[in-house]
Amino acid sequence: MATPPSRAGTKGVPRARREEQILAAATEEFGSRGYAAASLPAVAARVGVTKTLLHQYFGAKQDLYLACLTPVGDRLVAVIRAAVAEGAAAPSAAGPSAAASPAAAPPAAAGTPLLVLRAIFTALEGRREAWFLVYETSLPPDSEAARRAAEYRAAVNRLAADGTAGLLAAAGHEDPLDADALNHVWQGLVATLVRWWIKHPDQSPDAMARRCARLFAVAAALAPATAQGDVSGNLLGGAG
Amino acid sequence: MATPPSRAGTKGVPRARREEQILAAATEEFGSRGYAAASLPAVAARVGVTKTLLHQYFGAKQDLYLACLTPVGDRLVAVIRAAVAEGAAAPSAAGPSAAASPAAAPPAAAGTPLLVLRAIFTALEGRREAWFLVYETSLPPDSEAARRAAEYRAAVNRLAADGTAGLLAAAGHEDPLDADALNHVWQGLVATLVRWWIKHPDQSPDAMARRCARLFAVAAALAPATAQGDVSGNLLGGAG
DNA sequence: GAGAGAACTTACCTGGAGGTAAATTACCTA
DNA sequence: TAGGTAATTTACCTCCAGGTAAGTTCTCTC
Repeated sequence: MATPPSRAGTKGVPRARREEQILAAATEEFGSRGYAAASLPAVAARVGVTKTLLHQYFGAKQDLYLACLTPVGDRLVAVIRAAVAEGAAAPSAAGPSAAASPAAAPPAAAGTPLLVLRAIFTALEGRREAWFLVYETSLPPDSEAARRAAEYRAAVNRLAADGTAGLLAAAGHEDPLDADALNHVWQGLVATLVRWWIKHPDQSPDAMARRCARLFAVAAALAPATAQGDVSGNLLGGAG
Repeated sequence: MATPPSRAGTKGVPRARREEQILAAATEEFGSRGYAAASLPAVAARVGVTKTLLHQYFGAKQDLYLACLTPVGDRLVAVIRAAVAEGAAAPSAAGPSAAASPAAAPPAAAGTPLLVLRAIFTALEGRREAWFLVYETSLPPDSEAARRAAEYRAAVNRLAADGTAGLLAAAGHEDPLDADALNHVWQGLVATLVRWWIKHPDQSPDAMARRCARLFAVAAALAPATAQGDVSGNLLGGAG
């Protein structure tokens, strides 16, 4: 017992498996705490390993982040793209003749948002925090990770822009800032729903999708009463 | 020139004024970067002062955060409460007889959300990032700051819960999880709008409020077509 | 059963952030 | 014009995260 027994040496876990574990733990850590606040020692502790191993397998913190981001971003963009395509193929399965829809822009069907949400929830199941990797803002500005994240965001933006622009056009609005804001709101809504979902781990992707449909219906019941065209001026003017 | 001239000594700025400057800079830093990622040296640099001064005036990082949070939280809660009261006093100024509203819960009027948004934008003007101080999640768990932030959130929650619960009740839903989710979505929507607003500094609070009214109208035009009661099952089933 | 290579750690260095004690300078007043 | 006080800095400490070099142990094969 003169020499304190060193804990070094392999533990029988092959590299590929370890990398998966590390990626999973890091994705959760990055997604929940954000890039800046996430710490490699914490990730290592989750896996039951030393931070040195992370560096040997993935390089610097940025590189590990990129390794987490890539599969998630690819998956999400692909899945959203597919959902949008599906929505366009089957334009509003039930009740296509709504009240005020001049049908100016056929590409984005009415049911698409819910299809997209469902696709996102399904793709995210098991790694729900992963969504936030794409929308991380505290990445080192000149890093490859930041560039890739921006690319993914741009891709999602383009997909969403079609839908939101179509909506505005159908409603008779043309303000590009409105379009940008609506796009932003839509993506923020997704993030909010995912965040709620994380706080309710027992909810299945399907249950979430159904819940969203219900909430959409409630919003629909609310909206007509409150905001019709320029009624807004009336309501808002009341406060001086 | 043997002794390098020390830059110490007063600069003629009275303490009260300095404290205001520090509070403003810290609020912006905390709000935009988050508690964990925000750094005191960065705040000090903004003000043109040393971090030591921050410590002498406000104590530790947590204390400085609390000093930033308190006025903002008080203001926001008060302003939101007032807007809700105003909305309840004048239930839907124009068009009170909407389509499907059984008028079961009179407290929350239809125009209230926009009134609340307008109040928030107005209160936030000049310190837009301040909103996020209340919703910061990376605060040290056992700190006074975390406790106060949680209290503010709870207060806003209670105010919003009335409205969202009323909406769900009016729509015939009773699921408490739905209510919680809708509440969460509403507060997330506010955060998203504020974030968009920050990226567009030229937009006045009034312009934002009007924009929100327009977007609500668009959402209203969308929603009926996509989510009517249990049409959801149809739309969602399409993907398998 | 002895290398060889894969899996892993200990020990170390660096930098930056939080935080404190003591000194330094400018302003105000008697 | 001297001294007290307010405003501010310099110098320092500690801790922790990122990152690297070199070693240590296991396992697999010939």
